[in-house]
Formats: sequence, structure tokens, C-alpha cells
Amino acid sequence: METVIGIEDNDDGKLEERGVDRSNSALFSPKQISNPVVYKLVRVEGDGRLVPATDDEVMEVEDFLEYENSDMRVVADTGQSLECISIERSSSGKLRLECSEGVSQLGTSEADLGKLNAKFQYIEQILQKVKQEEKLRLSSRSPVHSHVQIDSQCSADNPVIIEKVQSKTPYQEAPSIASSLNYSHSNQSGSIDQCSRPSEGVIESGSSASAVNSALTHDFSMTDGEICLDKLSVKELHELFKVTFGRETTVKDKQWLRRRIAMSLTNSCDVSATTFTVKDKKITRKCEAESSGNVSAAPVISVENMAGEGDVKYKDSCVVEDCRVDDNQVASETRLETLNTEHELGDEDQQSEERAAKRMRKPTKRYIEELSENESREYNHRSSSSNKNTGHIHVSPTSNKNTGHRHVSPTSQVRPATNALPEARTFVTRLDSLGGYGVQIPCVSRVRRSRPRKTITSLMKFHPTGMVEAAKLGNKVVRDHGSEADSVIQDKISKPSSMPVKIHQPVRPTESASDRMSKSTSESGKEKQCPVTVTTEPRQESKPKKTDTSSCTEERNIVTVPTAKGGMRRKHHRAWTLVEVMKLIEGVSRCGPGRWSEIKRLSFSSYSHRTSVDLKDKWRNLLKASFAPTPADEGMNSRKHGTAPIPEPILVRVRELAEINSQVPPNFSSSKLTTTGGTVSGDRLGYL
DNA sequence: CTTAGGG
DNA sequence: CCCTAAG
Repeated sequence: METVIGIEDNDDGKLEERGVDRSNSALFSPKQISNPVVYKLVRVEGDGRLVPATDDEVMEVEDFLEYENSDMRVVADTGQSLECISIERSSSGKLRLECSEGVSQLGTSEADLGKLNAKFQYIEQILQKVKQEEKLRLSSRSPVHSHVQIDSQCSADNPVIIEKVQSKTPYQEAPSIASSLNYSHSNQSGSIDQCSRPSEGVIESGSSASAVNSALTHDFSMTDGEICLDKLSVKELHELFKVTFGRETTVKDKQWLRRRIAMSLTNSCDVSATTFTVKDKKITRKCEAESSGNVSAAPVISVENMAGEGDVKYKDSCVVEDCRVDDNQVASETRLETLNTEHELGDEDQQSEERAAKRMRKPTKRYIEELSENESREYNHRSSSSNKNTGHIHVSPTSNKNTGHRHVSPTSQVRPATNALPEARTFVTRLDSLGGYGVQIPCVSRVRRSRPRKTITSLMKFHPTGMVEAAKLGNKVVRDHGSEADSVIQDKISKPSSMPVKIHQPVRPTESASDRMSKSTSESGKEKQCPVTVTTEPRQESKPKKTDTSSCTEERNIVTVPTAKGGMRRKHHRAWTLVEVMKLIEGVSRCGPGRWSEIKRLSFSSYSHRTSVDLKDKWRNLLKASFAPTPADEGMNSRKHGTAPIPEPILVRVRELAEINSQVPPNFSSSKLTTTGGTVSGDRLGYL
């Protein structure tokens, strides 16, 4: 349904094929061949061989593929048709293949109907064609010119692939062409050059096709404008299947086939009837009432939402159910959703559905972890929306985020060993929007006493295959969010070493190395996934709000400052919010200044950052601010633009407290007790 | 570890 | 904010 083939003939003699290619050539195991649709990324070598792409290459184009896929789905959905496909050989004998897509502008409201009608018309013709072919075969016993045979002929000699394209079918769909192409060069030894042998030209089988097309006989399982899939034979169903999905199927199960086709015809996964009525040249499905109920129950799959942009469509997922994606990380939640709506599926169907769901990406563990992290941190600030306890944001198939129940499978919530205590400093990933995509960038939350590390930026870089790198990262992370003792150990390790060069320790078997390693095994495991799944989540709505503990905005203010020792230290700047300041003041008024740890315990227990030292510093700044500038302004407007002016009352309060605290100790210490300020201090001594 | 102060 | 020294 959405195969895209873009072949470019590079000068270096390599045909780099980007896009999803069905290659079931001899390169793959027979088992795979039996399954006609095995998407695999290949590189076409200069000699025409198909070489399985290396992991790196896959990585390279992964995002592209994703994008391309969704793109193509849109193309298919909106009824756009492939208008031109040409295969020609360059002078060097290399294959050149060009596809151009006709863009049919269908009204958005009428898109679906037009699409369905188009499909219907096309299928109608195909059915007639198949029937005709069968007649021919019966009468003449000559080789049948079904698509299959045509393709096999291509494998023999001819570049017949174009046969279907050139048939007068008005709504030729790209997938069909693609499938033909692939079948053609798959049946031979995987060489494109053979297939595109130019001498023979287009095969004659077009004659039969045109004949069929000219003779429109309406006796084909279609009576009174009603297509009844139930009446079709397996072969006919196969044919339908092929024209619908652009690929063959070996499934003998008629019911399954009917379902498949019905799904495609109605653009919906939830197909409860295999009979379609044609009214006014429009396909309408029977039993719409019950289906509508289903649709509303599972908004993600609803047909009405399909008009969206390049997001992954469930319908298409169903279409490509046979696709084997190597990615084992299946969005089980989506699968569940799909299955929920597919009440009446047979076993095979269910399997297919599951595989279909594999098209959906499951958010990485990493990401889930990050989400949970944010969850635990901003737990108080989050509204108790339906997706609260789940990994809310990610899989957002459609743009309407509020409609779907994001049902996350239990496994998604399993948080591996890193139980982030509220106070623990753990790493989080921050979400950046890069080119319209939300990108996860792992970052480390505040680290105290972190030793100068030379390559902080290496945290941002990921080498897909670098296991060592991953291990390093893991260690780094562990070190960063490790327990306090851990960091202390780090200090002890790195401090005495007067060597100017600080090597990061991961490989070095230090005293606690094994400990760290054992701790970091899970971590590094997770880390390793980052490079693989650093992929983008389509829509990252709702970044954590900037309110109090906006971890997101906080994390991005990491600045690396060069230190004297040549290392870099991280410097976070988290602007103190008003709430924090008020809490601080309250804490000071309650516990008195200087008892910062207690204040932190009392008022800042919910904030993982803001150590007692921070409180102290902030208080110092507050004092400075409250006294220094001009008593009138209190630094309101005299401050620079960036810093939010501290409200007057707060500063007043600070001054009061400061006054007290400056007065009280001398009052007591200076044992002279002249009682001048005694009354005042007595009033406000309550906090002590 | 906590506090205080310098940078 | 970070770092360090002193309890």
C-alpha cells in the first residue's frame, strides 16, 4: 500500500535505494520468500546485486523511512494515483526508475468518498479482468495472463512490469506497481538488470487486459450494485487482495481475505461486514450502525481521523500486516487498542493484527523513564487527566490528543531498577523540538560535586554501534545520578590524582568500579537504547509547564564553565520562582536563617534541587536585593530586563526577617542589653 | 553532613 | 551557582 521506491543512479555506480522495498529475492531465506512482503532495506550495488543494508545504513535512513512511509500513506489515502512510472536504462546500463505521483486534489470532505469510489471502480475492473482471464484460460488453455504469470514472465525475460501500469485502469495505485516491480526482480536472482532488459519491450499480455477493460461485464459477484465478497472464490479474492494491497497473498482463508479487502475498501480496521452496497456510485458498507459504535469506542482507529497528516495510520498498519519489522519494540498499547476493536477476529487475523501493530513505534524505555521522572517530579502540578499515569505524550497517532485513551500496557510502566527517589538526582531527558519533531536529548539533572569532566558533550552524542561509548555513557550517567556516596567516591578518586588529565573512569577498574558497573548494568542497557531509538516522536505536546519545578526549562540552562583545572563544570541556572522564594521566606521565618537544611526539609522537600546551600545563597541574594539598591524601589525596576522583579511585599518581608536576625543575635550576644531594640526583637522572636 | 563565606 | 573551609 505504501511502498516507495526511489532509485537513484549515483555516479559511483551504486544504486542507492532509499525507501521500503519488498525484496524477496534469493538473498533471503525461503521462509521469507514464502511471505511476499518482507520489507527490508537494501542497497543496490553497481552490478545490480541487492545487498542487505548494514545496520548503519538502516540507522541512517531510519527516520527518513519513517517519514517516507507516513508520507506515502497520506498519498495513498487521499486517492492520489501514480501517473507515470518509467524504467529506462542509462547509458551505463544501470537501471533508472522514476516515479511521479499525480496529485489529485480531492476535496477534504469528499476525499474519503472519492477514494472509495475510485477503489471501487478499480476493483470492479479488476474483477472483470480476472474473470475474463479465467474464461480465456478455460477456453484456450493458453498460459494465463494473470498478474502472477506476467510477473513470472518478467522474470524470464521481459520487463513486463509495466503491463499493469499501462492498462487503462484509471486508478492505478502505486503499491501495485511497486509490487509488480518487486515481484519481477525477485523471481529472478535478484538482479534488476536482468529484469529491466530493454529489448523485449512491453509484453503482449496487455491485450488481454485491454480486452477485459473494454468488455465491461457486470456479472461478477456484483449484483445490483452490490459487491459481495462472500461470493468470490479464493482466487478472485486473491486478485482483489492484490489490487487492493499491491501484493500477493498466500492466505487461503477466504474470510481473512474478505476481511482484508473489506478493510481496505472501507478504510477501516473495523469491518464487520463483507458486503458492500453501491449506491449512487458510492460504496457504502453494510451494518454501519455497529461499526460506528466501534469507531467511537476506539477513536484512534476511527476512519474520520484518518485525514490527518503524516501520522501513522492504523488502517495502514493493518494493510501491511505482513511486514516484518525488525524492531521488536512494538507499541503494545496500540496493539491492544487495535485488538479491542477487532472483536471478531480469527486467530490468523489476530496474528496479523498484531503484526500490523508493529508498525507503531513503542516509545523507548528511556523515554518512558523520562516521563515517569517528570511524573514523579511534577506530580503535584499535573492535572489528573486520563493519561496521567501512563506515558502520556508519546504515541500520539493523531493530532487530537484528547480523544484517545492512551492505553499503555503494563510493561511500559515498569521502571527498571532506578527508582528515582524524589530527592535522588537522576538523569532525565529533555525534549527539544528540532525541526518539528520532539527530540529526546538526555541530560543530567543537577549534580552536586561533580568532578570536572572533559566531555560533557559526549553525553549528547550517540554512536549507534559504539558499545564502548554506550558503556561510558552508562557509567557517566550512573555517576551523575548515583548516590551521594558514589559521587563522594568519585571525588576521592579524582581529587588525589594530581594528574592534570582526568580520564573518565569507566574502563579503569577502580575501587568502586565493579560496584558502579553492577549498578550501571541496567543503566547502560537503557543507555544503549538511546542511539537506536533517539528517533523522534511526532508530536511532543505539553512540555512540562514552566511553573515551579519545570525540569525541562531548568535542564536546558546547563552551561559548562571552564574551570581552573582545565575541566569543565556544569552550571545550572534555575531561576527561582516566586513560589520558591516565598517558601524560602516562610522557612526562614519559621526556622530562622542558618538552619538551611531544616528549611529545606520543611519547605523544599518536594524539590529535588535546591540544596540547603542553594537556599542559603538565595537568601543571601534576597537580603542583598532587599537592602542594597534603593529602599524605595527594592530593585523592582532597577533590575535588568531578564530578572523578574521581586515583588515588594516579599522584599519587605525579607527585610523584616533580616532586621530581626541582624538584631537578635547582637541583642543577645551583646550582653549589655540596653533594651533599645529589645521590644522589637521580642515581638518577632517567635520564630525562634 | 551542615553552615558560612568567597568567587 | 559553584567551591571550599570549618564545625
